[in-house]
This record gives sequence, C-alpha cells and structure tokens, in this order.
Amino acid sequence: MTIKDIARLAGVSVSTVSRVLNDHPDVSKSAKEKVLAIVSEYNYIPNTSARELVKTSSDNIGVVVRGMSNPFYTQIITEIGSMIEKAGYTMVLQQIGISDDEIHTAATMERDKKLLGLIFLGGQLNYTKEQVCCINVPFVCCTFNNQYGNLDEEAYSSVCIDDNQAAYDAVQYLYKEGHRKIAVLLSGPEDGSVSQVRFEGYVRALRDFGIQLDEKLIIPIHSYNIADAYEGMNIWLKQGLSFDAVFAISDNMAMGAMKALRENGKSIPQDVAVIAIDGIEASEYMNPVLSTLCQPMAEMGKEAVKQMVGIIKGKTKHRHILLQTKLRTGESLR
Amino acid sequence: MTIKDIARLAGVSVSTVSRVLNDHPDVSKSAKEKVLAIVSEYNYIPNTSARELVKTSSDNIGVVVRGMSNPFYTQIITEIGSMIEKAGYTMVLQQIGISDDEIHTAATMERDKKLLGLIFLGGQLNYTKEQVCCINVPFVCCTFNNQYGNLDEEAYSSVCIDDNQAAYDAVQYLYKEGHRKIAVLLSGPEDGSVSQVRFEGYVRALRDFGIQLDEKLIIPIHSYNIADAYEGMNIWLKQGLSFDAVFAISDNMAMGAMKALRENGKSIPQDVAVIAIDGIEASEYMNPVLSTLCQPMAEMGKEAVKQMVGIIKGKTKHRHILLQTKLRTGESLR
DNA sequence: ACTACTACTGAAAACGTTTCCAGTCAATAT
DNA sequence: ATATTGACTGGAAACGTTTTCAGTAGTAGT
Repeated sequence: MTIKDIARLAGVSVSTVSRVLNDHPDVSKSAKEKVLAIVSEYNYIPNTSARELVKTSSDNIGVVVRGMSNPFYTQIITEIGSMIEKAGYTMVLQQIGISDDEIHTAATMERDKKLLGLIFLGGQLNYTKEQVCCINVPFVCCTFNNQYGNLDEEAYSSVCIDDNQAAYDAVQYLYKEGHRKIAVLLSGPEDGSVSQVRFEGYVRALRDFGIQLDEKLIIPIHSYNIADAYEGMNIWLKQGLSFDAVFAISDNMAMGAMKALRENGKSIPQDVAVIAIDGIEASEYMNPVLSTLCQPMAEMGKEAVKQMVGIIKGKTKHRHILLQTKLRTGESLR
Repeated sequence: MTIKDIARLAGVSVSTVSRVLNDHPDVSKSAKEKVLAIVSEYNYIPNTSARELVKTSSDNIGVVVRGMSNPFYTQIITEIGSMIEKAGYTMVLQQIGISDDEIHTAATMERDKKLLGLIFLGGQLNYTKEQVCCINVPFVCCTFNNQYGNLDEEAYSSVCIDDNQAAYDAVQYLYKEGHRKIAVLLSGPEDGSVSQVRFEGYVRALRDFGIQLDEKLIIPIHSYNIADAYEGMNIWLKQGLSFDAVFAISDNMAMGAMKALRENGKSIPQDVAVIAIDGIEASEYMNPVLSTLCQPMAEMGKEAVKQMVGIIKGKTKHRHILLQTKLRTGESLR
C-alpha cells in the first residue's frame, strides 16, 4: 500500500495525496476528504524512508546517555521520552559506555539518523569548542552546566542545577548540625564530570566555614555504581579515621556507603550523618531515609524537550536554565 | 557526499561502491581497496533512508516496554541495548503508558520503523492469537510466560522465570521459617499481568501447606510504584490485622511496604518477615537487606537478544527459555 | 582456435515519497 | 469580451541507495 494506491483509489494524483498528508494549504476540501477516507480505510502509513530520503531530515530527536542503568538518568529519560512523543517527534536513544566518545557518537547519529536535535545526559564538562562544532543540530545538555566555561553559550542549551552550589548547601547543612569532620564520597575519575564540580562545592564550603580540607577524608570511587561505593567505603572505613559526617556526591554513592557504615557498626545519624545530592526514588525508601538535595528530574526532562522543540521550530534561541534543588530532610541527618 | 561521489573519486561505478559497502563477494581486491580508501578519507556514511527504501527493511530491533521508570526493566533494557548494538543492529525503544495498547503500538512500529524484530518487556499475559498475528516479525517476550496458554508457542519466543513457581518458593521459605499468617502484596489490576501469576503461586503454596487463604491478607496495589505500595501498606496496616510475614510480588512493592512497616513500629524480621521477587540493585541496599528471589536480569536481556538474532538470521526457531531465580538471603528473613 | 567458464564491472530500473513547475478552470477586474 | 488573478491539480524530476541484467576480459579446457 503506497501513496500511488491511495491516489488511484481516491481518484486523485499522487501529488494531491502527498499534499493532504502534509497539511498543505492548497488542496480542496473535497479532495482532502476523499483522500483521508481512503487513508483511514486502508490504514495507510507513509513510508518513512522515502519521506526522509527526499526531505533529508526526519522527526528524530537523539538522546545520548552515558550509562543508562543509573536510576537518576532513567527517571529523566522517561520524562524526555514521553515529552518528545507528545510533541510529535521520535526519541532515538543511544546509551554509550564509560569509555566511548560521546561527541563522536553524537556526530555519527546526527548524520545516520538525520536528527533534528540532540539531547545529552550526563556528559563530561571538558568539551572544547571544536568538539561541539561537530554537532550541527540544536543541542541541549541535561545535567551539564559548562562550569569551566569551555563552551560558547550560544552553541547549546542546558538544563541543570547549580552543582557547585548544591554541594555547598549540603555541606552547609552538615556544618549547621555541628559536623566538622566531613568526609566526601566522590565518583568518577576527576575529568570534569559532575562529581568534580560537586567536589569543588565541598571544598569551597569547607573554606568558607573555616574547616581545613583533610585529604584523608576524601573517598574516591572510580565509578557511579552503588556496589563500588559500598566496597570503597568498606575499605576506607578499615583505616579507622575519625569523622562525623559524609557528604556523598550522589544518592547512589550514599546508598552504598550507608550499607557499609551500618555493617561497620556506625549508626546513622547518631555516629555519622549522611547527606547527598540527586533524590532518586529508591533513596527515599532507605532506612534511615536519605537526606538529599533533590533535583527536579521530571522538570529537567520536560524543560530539555521544551527547549529543544522551541529551537527546532525556530521560535527560541539557545538558553541556559538553572533549576533549584530542594532539600529532602530524611533521617540520615539529625 | 553520496555514493556517486565516492564512485567518481575512486574511479569505479556506483554499483561497485555499493557492493564494497555491502560485502558482496564479486568485487576485486583492488577495487575494494580504492573504494574503502576514499570512504574512510571522506568519512562517508551511507544514507540509511535510501538504503531502507530499496531494501524495504532496516537493521532496527524494536523494544516495547510498559513503564520504563521501573528499575527492574531498565536493568534488562541496558543489557538488551548493548547486546543489540554488539550484534550490529539498532535498538528502537518505545515506552508505552499503562493504558496504551502494546500490540497496536508494536504493529505500527513494525511498519513505521521497518523492524527486523520485536522484543516485549513486561507485557500482559492475556493476548489472543489474533492479536499476536498483527506482529509479522520475529517476536521475543521478556518476563512473559504464556501462563494461560493463549498463544501459539511457535509464534514467539520467550525468556523468563517461572513466576508461579518463584512465588511458590518464596512462600515456602516463609513457611519453613514458621510463618503462617502470610500477607501478599500484589500490584496491577488483575488482568493477566505477572503480578497475577505470582499471586497464583502464592495461593498454590498456601493450599499445599494447608494454610487457609485469608482474603484480608491480600493487599492490592493498583500500580507497580514504590510510593503506591508504601501508601497502600500504610492504609492496610491501620486495620490492625494480625500477620507475621509479607510476600511482595516485586521488590518495588516490598521496598514501599518495608518503610510503612517500619513507620508503624513493626520490626523486620522480628515482627514481620519480608520476601519478594526480582532482585533489583536498590533492594540490596535496604536496611534490612531485602530477601528476594533474584531474576537474572542481565542474562535475560542477553538471551532475548540472542534468540532474536538467531531467528532473524534464520538459524534458530522460536524457543521458550525458562531461567532460574536465585534466593538472595537478606536480613528481612530470619 | 574455439568454447566454456569465471571473475568482475557498469548501466539502469526500482524503491515511495516530496516538490517544483506548468497548467486548468472558474471567478473577478478591466 | 478579454485579461488577470487565485485556487487547485497532476506530471515528472529528484532524493541515494540496491540489485538485476547484460556485458567484458581473462583463463582454462578441448
């Protein structure tokens, strides 16, 4: 069943059918009705390849995410997916491994899938201008805030929280509760990831509050996985260092750490207070409930797509949206 | 940059270039080298639309999932995604809402995306043969086991656990620990979902162990969300019924319930033992650690794709794979 | 020297759309 | 009555591939 068949059955030309299907203005009411009747009668669906071939574009919006197993991202992606669909586009999701080059992946996708736009989730922060120049479609970054100012602000949009400030706030909460020996649990190699920015917020807070940065209280985990945080924390605890609070740069890290703390006889929050950033669903069901600075994940997804659609339609320019985190006071904080 | 340009630059015909790119045998070594040199020099990527148009097929494998926010599914999808990629295909992920018709979605996708195959995650169990006939490509169901025998076994593949038996086993563990008043936390409307099958396993176990089924101990949650389980359990607990164990049909349900139990002064496992099915990552970091029958999620994803690829390549027929669950003894069980 | 075969090649048709262009027809303006 | 406009229409080219088909050149067999 092709457009030709429809044309024949409706007694009009192929061009007319095409016009009807593309909502062109120059088509008579009667022709339109005839065509639509046949189309729905035979449940005709236009051939996407043929359409894309001649239009040299699709209705695809690419979403690139590094490590989809992280629930923080899936919560956002779920929202992005339904928003994209609602806007009449198609989401093309590409997950990449820890060592893959996301810019290269993106550039390939852009051509291969004829993307209208590209959304990045959880990218690194150390792109150069030249790298981003490879991307020739509207480009929106979620959870990425150009902290180091590498990028031309006009070249992309972003939707994120102020990671540095969120970390600062988290440490401040601990400080106000009287904690002074605050360990920090960070993840990822220090390559410009969100983890690094949050760590800098931690350092800034310590300095502001007159606390000496203690290298021994830095607990580096070389991934974003709960299991690795658990294991890393366990090993670190064996050193028997004195501390009274943990700031985890993500809920995942905190969840792993809490189990390790518990197994090492530390009660939370009596012996050690714990605070984190993210606000994933599971962390609310921990015991004790994790205190964390929640990111508005649904809103982030929604905003990202809204930005994207605005730019695709030429209605808006690239913008940078900073959303607010909100403290969820759990039981891991006195 | 089209195939014509490559042909011109390499001094061969368009046909030859096409043959090189498609690994046809009938092409000379010298021609092949010339073409490949130009291709890589100009970083040429063939136009997918044009290719799909003439071949009337793509390299897309569709994945349809109901509710992607459930971490149980995301863990499987992550695996499916990387396996599909590794096999040289492309994953096209479609999430659908609770009320969407997955068969209709699938059929549309099949045509629209020219799918080579379709993988279902978390489908209902009450399909009819006629419904499934709409799907004309290799069809693999993950976490669906044709419990009620509606479907022609030759018409699709499946990769799943024996849900009825897993539930039976869970109840048996509780029974062996001496529990007799076993509440069950189930989710979803009773429409043939996995929840229903597990519930039937619960009923069967009770019967086998000579325990009278008590309607009052059935706690229905009308979703698969943690939050709803928490709320539902909270309300149910207000009735003050006597019980000494909870069998939750999924980790999500258990996680919600555990928080409610805790807030109502019930200690786990002293007052109430809890067991579930799934084995999602977060449930291992609960306090107490949830005891649950773990599904081999990575293996399920891997098997599903393996099946799919085998069928696409015409090497294998539809098969039904039953994987084993494995008890993770946590602290929620004495 | 002829045939038969093999290995390779290129021309051209086809895939199903969109869109440009030229054209028809009726209505309106002159 | 004729020219001008406007609304609508259909023909045909174009998009970038794959694949069929016919063909050439070289080699081996007789």
